[in-house]
Amino acid sequence: MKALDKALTIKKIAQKAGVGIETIRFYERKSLLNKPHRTVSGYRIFSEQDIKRVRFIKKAQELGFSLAEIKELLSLKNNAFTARNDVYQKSLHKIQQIKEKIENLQKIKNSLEHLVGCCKGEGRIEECPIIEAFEGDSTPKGEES
Amino acid sequence: MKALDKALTIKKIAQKAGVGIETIRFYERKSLLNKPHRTVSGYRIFSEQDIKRVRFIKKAQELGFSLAEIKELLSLKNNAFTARNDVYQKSLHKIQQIKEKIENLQKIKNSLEHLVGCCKGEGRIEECPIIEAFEGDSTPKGEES
DNA sequence: CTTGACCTTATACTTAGGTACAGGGTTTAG
DNA sequence: CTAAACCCTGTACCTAAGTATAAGGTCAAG
Repeated sequence: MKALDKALTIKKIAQKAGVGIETIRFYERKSLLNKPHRTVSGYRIFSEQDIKRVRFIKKAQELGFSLAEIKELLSLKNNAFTARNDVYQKSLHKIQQIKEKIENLQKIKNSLEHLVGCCKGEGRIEECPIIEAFEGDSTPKGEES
Repeated sequence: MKALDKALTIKKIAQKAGVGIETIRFYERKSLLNKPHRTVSGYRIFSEQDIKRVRFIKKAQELGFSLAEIKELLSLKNNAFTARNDVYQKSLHKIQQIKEKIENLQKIKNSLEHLVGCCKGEGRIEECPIIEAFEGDSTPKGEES
């Protein structure tokens, strides 16, 4: 009766999702994962969806979303049945945020590519301003002392 | 002799960069900012470049870079004079990382836009899988029990 | 029927990135 | 010449996101 061989136990989901066992339990505590089914003896049993969810969390984290934000992202989907308009507004907002992230990454990328050009001897290094990537973005006023 | 009025003291740089005073001192401790000049009495005096640098740090953080990574990004520029080839390799690597971030953000954005489409009544919500944004990305093998 | 690899909870520790005092010195307006 | 508004160092504290450990229960193999 080796039922656990087929079941997605905590170690297996952790491996498949590329995280540690403790991380899975931690996500459950933080309600980033639904409470998993349990065997009679109390072992957690996960689903394939859970694997996807953990992978999503890790990816989103790499993109600068906090666990709180990721929870929100995930709840956009979960609440969709009941709160359509709310989801709509929140989604638009998230989309805007993401667009800005993409634009800013593009700026850093551009200045790095410029830097690489300089390294290949195509210009003076002093003119490779990674720092200036966001120039003019949020300058309040009265700069240039 | 109100010399400090013109000088960029810690409070002023913090305000201009949109962070707290303690954050500036913290960045200095962590060598993310160069050691600033000091007045005779020990007050820190910053430069316009320092403002840009702090803003850069904050933006890069929002994009999912850790302070350690940001330090690296910044040092790409700083070391450029002495270690051209190293900078070149590291920059290429960073560019690759950033490209991946952009692609992943694009995926999340696409699935959110899909979700929004669903909210406008253009489809079934069950078919709006934010979680599936990265489907097929890093699936090891032998999935689909 | 025990051994080892798994699982459980609960609690404590760690690291990153700040944030907040405490105790004291400096500057400048009144 | 004193009070408010700054600045200093040093230390302690905080939250997020894990990571580790202790003390014990379960399961499958030999």
